[in-house]
Amino acid sequence: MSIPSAREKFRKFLAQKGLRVTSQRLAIFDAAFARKEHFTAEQLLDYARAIDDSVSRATVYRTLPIMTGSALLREIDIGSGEKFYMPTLEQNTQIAQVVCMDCDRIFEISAPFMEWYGSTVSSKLGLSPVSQRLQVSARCNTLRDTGICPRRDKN
Amino acid sequence: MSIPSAREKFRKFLAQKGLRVTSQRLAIFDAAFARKEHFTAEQLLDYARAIDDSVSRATVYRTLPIMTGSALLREIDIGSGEKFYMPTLEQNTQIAQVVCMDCDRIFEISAPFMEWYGSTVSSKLGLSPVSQRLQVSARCNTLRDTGICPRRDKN
DNA sequence: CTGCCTGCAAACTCTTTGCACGAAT
DNA sequence: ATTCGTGCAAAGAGTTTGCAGGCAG
Repeated sequence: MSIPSAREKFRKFLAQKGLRVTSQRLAIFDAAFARKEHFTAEQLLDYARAIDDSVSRATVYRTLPIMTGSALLREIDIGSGEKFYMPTLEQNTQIAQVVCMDCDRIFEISAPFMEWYGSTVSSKLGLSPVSQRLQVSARCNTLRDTGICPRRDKN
Repeated sequence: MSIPSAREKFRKFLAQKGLRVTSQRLAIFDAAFARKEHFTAEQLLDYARAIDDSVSRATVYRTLPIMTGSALLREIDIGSGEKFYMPTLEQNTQIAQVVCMDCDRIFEISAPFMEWYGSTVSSKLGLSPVSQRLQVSARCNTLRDTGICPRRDKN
């Protein structure tokens, strides 16, 4: 399992930062890393409470920036009011999102040219790129043709 | 001036859609098209009230989707809580944003390859692209080197 | 023990909505 | 005369924060 070792990693990470290792933080971390799809803060609260029901909404919101700030979690804003999160499983920072407007699913695609692009346009403006995000909104062909989205409710 | 003719265009646009031409809608439109930089809904309310002080926040929020839905205005979400708007001055839909994290300014850059990219990755997933957004977050070199951002407070 | 971390609930920000009045067609 | 559009204020959604008590170090 990857969870126990990742948990140890998180424990060390907290100690290293001078942050306390609490049962709530561990539960939130475990909950996040057990997920294979994107999730919201509210969903993370549910998942974490299933592990440790003392976890509160406030602690989830206070723990999320700790995890995103150190790249344990990636934050994805598709402009829908709420933010999505996902465990960082690879080191590739050049990832684009394709958001299906029909099934609301977020697909992640490697986009290696983004880094080059960011540097190119930023330097023209006298700026240094920090991060790039590329998002494609799209509609499902199968749903359009058959009325059924093959991915709907799969998760 | 481009405002009077654009205003006529908006008047016709409303009539065409079966929407009523009200003083508030015209004030909001004029306010938006007098701007050269990006603005928020709240700023637009201020600008519109300077023209017609009967304009309310609710009407601004109800008018914005009318204008964005017909590409009179572009909506830009840089993931900062509030959305930004900008009059559509050109027909190019392939525009990327470079957001300066120091001066909070949004620069717009043509990104013609985005369309190709959207089609390529979408088709692999059985999806049809609807729109793309590419955003680069960057920091100001001059600010870093001299402590002064050359663009700060210019607007 | 010290003070960081917690849950709770209230506050906050941005946006949307129900309602009765008012104005465009 | 019809409706559609409006202002107001309240409601909503998502997130943040002040506080008093609790637990990690």
